[in-house]
Amino acid sequence: MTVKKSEGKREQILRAAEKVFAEKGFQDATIADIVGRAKVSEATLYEYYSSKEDLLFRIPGDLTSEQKKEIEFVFDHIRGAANKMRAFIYHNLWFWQTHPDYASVALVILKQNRKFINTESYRIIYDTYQMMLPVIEEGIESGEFKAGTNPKLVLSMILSIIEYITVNKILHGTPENLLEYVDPITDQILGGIRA
Amino acid sequence: MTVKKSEGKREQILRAAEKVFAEKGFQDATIADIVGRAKVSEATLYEYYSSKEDLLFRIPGDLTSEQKKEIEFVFDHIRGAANKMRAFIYHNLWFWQTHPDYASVALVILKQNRKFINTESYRIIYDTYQMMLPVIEEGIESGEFKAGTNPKLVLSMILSIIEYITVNKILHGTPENLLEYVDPITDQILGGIRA
Amino acid sequence: MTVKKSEGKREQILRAAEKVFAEKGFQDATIADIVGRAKVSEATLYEYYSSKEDLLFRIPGDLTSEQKKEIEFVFDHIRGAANKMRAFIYHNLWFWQTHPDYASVALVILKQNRKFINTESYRIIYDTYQMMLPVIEEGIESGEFKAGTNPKLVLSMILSIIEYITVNKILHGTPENLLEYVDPITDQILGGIRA
Amino acid sequence: MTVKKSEGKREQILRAAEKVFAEKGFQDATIADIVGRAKVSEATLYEYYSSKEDLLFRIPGDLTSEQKKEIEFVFDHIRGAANKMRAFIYHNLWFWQTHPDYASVALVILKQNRKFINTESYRIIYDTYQMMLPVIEEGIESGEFKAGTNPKLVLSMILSIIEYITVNKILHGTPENLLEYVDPITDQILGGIRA
DNA sequence: GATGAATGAGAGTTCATTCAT
DNA sequence: CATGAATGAACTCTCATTCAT
Repeated sequence: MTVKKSEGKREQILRAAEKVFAEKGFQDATIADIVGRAKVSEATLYEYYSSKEDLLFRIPGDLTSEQKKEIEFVFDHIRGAANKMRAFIYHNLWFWQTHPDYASVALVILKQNRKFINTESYRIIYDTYQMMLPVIEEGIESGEFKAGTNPKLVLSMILSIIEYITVNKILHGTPENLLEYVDPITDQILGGIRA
Repeated sequence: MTVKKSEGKREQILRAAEKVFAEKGFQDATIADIVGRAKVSEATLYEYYSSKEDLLFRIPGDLTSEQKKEIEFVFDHIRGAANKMRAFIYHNLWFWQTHPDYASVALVILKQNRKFINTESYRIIYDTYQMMLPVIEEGIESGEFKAGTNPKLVLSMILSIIEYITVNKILHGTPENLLEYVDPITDQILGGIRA
Repeated sequence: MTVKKSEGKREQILRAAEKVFAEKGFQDATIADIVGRAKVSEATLYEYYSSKEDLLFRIPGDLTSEQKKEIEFVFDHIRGAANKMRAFIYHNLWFWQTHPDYASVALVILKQNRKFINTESYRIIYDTYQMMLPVIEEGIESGEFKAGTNPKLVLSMILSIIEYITVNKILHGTPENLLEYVDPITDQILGGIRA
Repeated sequence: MTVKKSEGKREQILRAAEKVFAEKGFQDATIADIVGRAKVSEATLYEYYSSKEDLLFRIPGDLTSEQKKEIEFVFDHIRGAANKMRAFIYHNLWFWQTHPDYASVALVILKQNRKFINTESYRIIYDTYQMMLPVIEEGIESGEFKAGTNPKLVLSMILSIIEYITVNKILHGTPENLLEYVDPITDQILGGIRA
């Protein structure tokens, strides 16, 4: 597997873009800002990325599949739907908390970009989230969760509250530790569905 | 009741802006787009609004205080914390569903505008949402809800799932009826807190 | 002699324009500024004056011929070229000092307007200044001034220093009394030409 | 000696701006006029200068300190206050005559720009002019000039007449040779102060 | 005579992108 | 492989002027 050009420089540009997009938003971030932070020339940036939007869409990169693998790993090693749900919530909050720039880009910028929905990255993220659905279904089958539970709605509620508190932290700059929410959220969700 | 200039034209411009902002986002929307839709000249737009951002911030306008009054009215005429919560969820989903352009502007554009947070409109919206807190607290006191319930978290979960499904509908253009979610959401939330 | 429209309003607009032009310069002054100060509508302004430039050129108005008459009167009642010169310098400094807005307009704005040179007002001002020339010539003939004195240069020096200190006062906002310069200037000029 | 970007182009733009400002004045000159004359694009102009006003303020550039050095050189090599004064007048008239566009910009546009007063260029010009003061004072002390001579007034008269005839030539486009005024002006000034 | 309302025409400025070296 | 330099295309906003009433 050969790679052209310097992968170091490619990564350097991507990390600079992530930072700048996170700080200023997509439109207010300029190519000049990004190359300034990446210490390369504007022309060089265009050697690696075909456009500003291309750069944006490549930010999720390998993180998405890594996250998918991690969730898969966790689900493989934990028993019980409720436990898996708690782990899922934990993992997501931990992930956003430890990747604040990426969180800004993913949850604020990419979230509302209609073109992003057609990218591979989006599909992987989507698939990752969908992995919760069979977990909930199995919980229902096993009797751990109430019959009548709507798995999609429960997943939506989990994802929405995770996003909500993450974005709130980003936008308002509060210093709170998101992991403190793991148990309250999990318990509240479970409270509504536990058999 | 005297009005300066043509209130009709003022409103016409505002509705055009709402539509265009909803379709393209704030940055991608141009003044040319807005005046094209409003059938006025660019200069005329600036007779009524001092800048593109001014136009954006005036979109919530009276809707916010109307919404607040409606929620107050509802809370005054309904007994029981759980019933009030269901009505709150209903009212909000109904409101976003019947004002889809405003929903786009409010939930996608204004949501992440740091300057908007300092406007009167934001304060009213914030106050409206906060009206749920005493309802939950009273529910706890009356024994209708479990002791140990965290009112703020419950409110966050309500607001987050409402936003989540509204924004999803907007961004993915799905034709679903948001009101179908009123009972599932309410029941799921209540399930976690009902005594 | 009939006049159309209200002469009061015409004058009101002109005085407002003089003030605004003096404060902001021609380009930075807006019609909105002027009608705001004059308490009339923009359309009304255009009933009286055909354009912003027309308004500017009409500011000198009757002041120029009044000034001419006053200089003529002074020259008729004073004997001696040196005395007339001192009176001329006095009168000009006094005039600019007592008409600071007009001074700004005339010496800063109109001075450098190539079109103004072709107006009647400019001709009257020019004629007024030229009235000093025969005075100097008579001074030479009568032996009061040195033979070989260049009347035009002397007049230029008089006018230039008057303008110079007037404009300096205007631009730098110094509170000095221009009349204190009458004797020093006159004596310095005379020193170079007195026989 | 390294230079960023093409100094040739930077100078080319500056000379075009000088010409256009001289011909039309600051406000009537457009960026389009300037780039048209400089044969570069508007965007290129903004690569070199941050704004139209920046461009204006950079026109004096090195000329001001060169002029100062030249006056210093002249004062160092000429003996006698009267001789120095004549040289000062000569040098200034020669300078404006040989730099007519700069004269327009400096004496008509920059002269009345309040912000320009706070620039380094203004300070240098001011200092250059102030160099005449000690010359006059020394003339008084040595007995070459009359006791009681007011150095500041004399300098004002020198500067004012130089400006006056220079600006008159610029605005009226007369073809006269300004150097013909050196002796008449010097003699007239000296006439009023020579002991 | 007076004006509220509307606008055409243009201004200065920005920035993602490209090309010659 | 890297980049300095250049720009086309757009943007928001301004304002003198006009017209219908």
